[in-house]
Amino acid sequence: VMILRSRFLDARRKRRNFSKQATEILNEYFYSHLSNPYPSEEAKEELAKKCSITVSQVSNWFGNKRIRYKKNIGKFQEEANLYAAKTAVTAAHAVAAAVQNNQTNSP
Amino acid sequence: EDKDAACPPEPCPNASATQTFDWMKVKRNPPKTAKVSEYGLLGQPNTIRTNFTTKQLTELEKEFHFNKYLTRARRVEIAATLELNETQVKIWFQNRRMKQKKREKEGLAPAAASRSAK
DNA sequence: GGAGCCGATCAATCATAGTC
DNA sequence: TGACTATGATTGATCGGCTC
Repeated sequence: VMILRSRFLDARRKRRNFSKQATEILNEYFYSHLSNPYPSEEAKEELAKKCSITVSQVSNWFGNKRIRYKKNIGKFQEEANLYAAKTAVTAAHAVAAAVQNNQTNSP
Repeated sequence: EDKDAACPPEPCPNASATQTFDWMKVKRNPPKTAKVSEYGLLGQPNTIRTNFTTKQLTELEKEFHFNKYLTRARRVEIAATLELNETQVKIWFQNRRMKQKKREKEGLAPAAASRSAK
């Protein structure tokens, strides 16, 4: 069991969670693009700026989010609905939202 | 439109509001780091991620600082010395180059911000 | 007709921060 | 306080695209 735990000097120590608003922004993007949550390089840069984090961190966040989401979709259902209600982006969803809006306002 | 409020029977996979998109179904093929070199007895493709030892990483790192790119000959040599596949050595160098690039990119951008301070 | 490279990504794991 | 979970980072290896 000479498995050298050389990892004890990893740089991944001392990590800090992103701010609440940063996570909010990332989640909004993720769930409003749930059909294809793969932001372009430009989109990542924009998100990075908004969140005050690096582009790599944005990439890490999406990478982790995608994997963990599909690993256990059920666990994220609540979160998904929360953000889905908060934002609608795709044309299809925009239309659907408009329809719902009309329904509530037409006798 | 999207309201399938009723579907009691059937374990319909289409849950509620969110559906299952293609990216959620993506599955990677297991690593082909097969060690079938010797005997085809077990022939188990070793479907697990290799853990490089400190010694191996140290040597690879040393070589990388000497040369960012490997020649075929050097690769064979290193692979033999470290008991790794040529592919593993090749991949390690590719990943190492990308890592280097990432570091340079992130190591300069933040510096620019503090430059205007003085 | 491939082989190696690049860029992005996956997937497993690590190590820590946050929660109870 | 010590588990237990959530989360950011690392990394060997894959996928698709490109060059030669």
